[in-house]
Amino acid sequence: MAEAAPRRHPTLDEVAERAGVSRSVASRALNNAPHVSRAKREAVERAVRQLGYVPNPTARALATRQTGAAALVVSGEDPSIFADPFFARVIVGASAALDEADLHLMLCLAASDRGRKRVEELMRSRGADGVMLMALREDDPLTRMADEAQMPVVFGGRPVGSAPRWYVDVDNVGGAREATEHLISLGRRRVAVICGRLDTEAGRARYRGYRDAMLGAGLDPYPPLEGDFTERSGAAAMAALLAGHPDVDGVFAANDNMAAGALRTVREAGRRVPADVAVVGFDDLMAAQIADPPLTTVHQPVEALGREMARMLVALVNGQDPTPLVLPTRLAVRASA
Amino acid sequence: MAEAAPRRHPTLDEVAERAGVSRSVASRALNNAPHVSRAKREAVERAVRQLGYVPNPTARALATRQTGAAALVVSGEDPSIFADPFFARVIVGASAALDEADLHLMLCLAASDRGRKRVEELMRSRGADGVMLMALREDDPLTRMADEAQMPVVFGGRPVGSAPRWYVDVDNVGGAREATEHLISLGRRRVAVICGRLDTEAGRARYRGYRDAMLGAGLDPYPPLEGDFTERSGAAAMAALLAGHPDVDGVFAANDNMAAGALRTVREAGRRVPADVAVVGFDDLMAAQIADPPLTTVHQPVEALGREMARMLVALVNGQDPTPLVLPTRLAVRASA
DNA sequence: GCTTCCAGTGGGAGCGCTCCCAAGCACGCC
DNA sequence: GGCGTGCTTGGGAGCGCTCCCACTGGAAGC
Repeated sequence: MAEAAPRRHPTLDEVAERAGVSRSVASRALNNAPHVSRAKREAVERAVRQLGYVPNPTARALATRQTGAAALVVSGEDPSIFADPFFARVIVGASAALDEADLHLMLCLAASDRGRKRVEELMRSRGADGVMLMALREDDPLTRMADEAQMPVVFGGRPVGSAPRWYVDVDNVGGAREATEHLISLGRRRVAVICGRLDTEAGRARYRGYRDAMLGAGLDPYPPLEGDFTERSGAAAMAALLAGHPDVDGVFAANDNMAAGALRTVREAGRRVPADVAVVGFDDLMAAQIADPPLTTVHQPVEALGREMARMLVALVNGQDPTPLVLPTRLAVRASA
Repeated sequence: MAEAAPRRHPTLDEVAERAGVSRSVASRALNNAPHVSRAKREAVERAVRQLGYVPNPTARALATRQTGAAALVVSGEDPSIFADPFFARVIVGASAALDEADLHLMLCLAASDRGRKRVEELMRSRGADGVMLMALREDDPLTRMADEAQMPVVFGGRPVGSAPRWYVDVDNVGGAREATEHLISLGRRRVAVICGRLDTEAGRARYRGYRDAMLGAGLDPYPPLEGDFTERSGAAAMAALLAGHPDVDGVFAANDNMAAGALRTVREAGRRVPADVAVVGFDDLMAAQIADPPLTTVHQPVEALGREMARMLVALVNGQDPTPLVLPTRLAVRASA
């Protein structure tokens, strides 16, 4: 039984011809649509197999006006912030959820002007069925583009200031509050804070949480000491802190990288963690476990964030109207506090 | 001057009509093709602006038989291996290079059978213009799919055993050799190795490099002690090593995560790094700098790997025939050795 | 003055699929 | 026995773009 020669690219018409049916019937059979007799359905399946037919997604997209792809856009001047494992985990979650809906994942790193222009084009041209937007800053041009997008947009984390129609976020305020309360419950009274960038909503919200906890315990919050989420900036901030407030006995850092930097500075200054200074971070990515001592930190459900963004987007693409989501955090207590 | 009402989605025909030209001319003007008079070109540009026209990429794709997208496929049972910052850096590099060629990046995490099936469909259906394949294991089903792909395929790292027609790799053997030689040059004579998974080419090649260096120096190589590239497996391997060979004075670990694990075990066993045991890693990602002490490690140009893969793919898509590439590594000497 | 040439132009045929619709046909019902 | 009724079926019109090709007229060549 000679299989048909693997011709370059059979079309649906050829399948139909071979199966002895019309293109319409072949199409219906392929899509498991009703109104196809058992016999013809099987004939089509046979022809598909013999010809090694694979539908052309582009043609299908043109006809259905659905691309079968969703885009994840990560904003940020410096593309290397993307190297943060945070995004990798988001992607893992989003990818899994999109797989379930048979959507492909397009990844756009909107770093340069060129990159942003391409994202804008994508959003205006229906080059995808929907977009997930992350890491927007204050006055990020992507915010405007999102308004004019010709497709559903889901935000990952709220942009500074405004809450968009659809978003998935992590409870930054609650997490920061819990972290700070943990330090206080350990008997620390001079608990300082190393903030993330205050032009991001996450940076602001985490400072708010810290502040709430301090005020709630009748303590004086320290003024925001701003880092940029890197290990280096955390180390620098900690050095400034030790210089200005030598009696500090607790530090809440707005992410693990900065906490790791703080750890290093404390160590180099000859003080012990947690005996002299207790440190709590935020994220609970790999860095927290590698750190010495292992970092007590606010665990945020990063893969879930990606997954829920994707699910929300799928819902929107299917014409539903999901509600925004704020995912809970929880404190992972380790040695540093 | 009333801007045209922002209709839902103007087509090229409407642009042509408004500009008073035929669709052909409008198309040519849009694509900067020749044979368009200056006047008509400007008329088209004006119409585009007034209508807010954006070309439909799907229609264009159907007509040109080019999707305008390239896929990066990452193989691996456990999707969380993708959380390794390694891939993030590859993506940064690839994304930048694809941007230059105006290609979009599709990301496929081929973890489940379902995911692999989707990748196969993508490759057989011309759902992308080309594919970059990474992290293949021995007998990885993706290898076969790649053979049958209807589009160019570039490998990132060679698959076990065979060298494909087009690939970009890092000089794993040379890097591992250099790392080991560094340890030997420090006077270490009992230099052990913690390998990566030996069902990956990188794992094997790095062991080969270690072995070469040892033999070259007239030393007995240790048998391969296999880890799986995780911090935990590195710690466990180091524990086994200390138990079986208490006199070991140098360790080459096939990646930084495992080296970090080894560091932890050595520290917990009350020995000093590098005084008692010197450790060298491989990768030079973030972990190497956070480690305590900072890790001497083989720096591999990860972003360049992604960039070169993408460039090679672009060349292939453009009908050229590029040659495989092996990128050099260099030793980053820090405190651990 | 008459070819020759070519930039400029628009008509029209696809690209490969979906989906609406009218037609065909075997039932079963009154 | 006439006439719905409902399942199958295939024709054909798109989806929005590219690109081949035939046609025009004015500049250049002899």
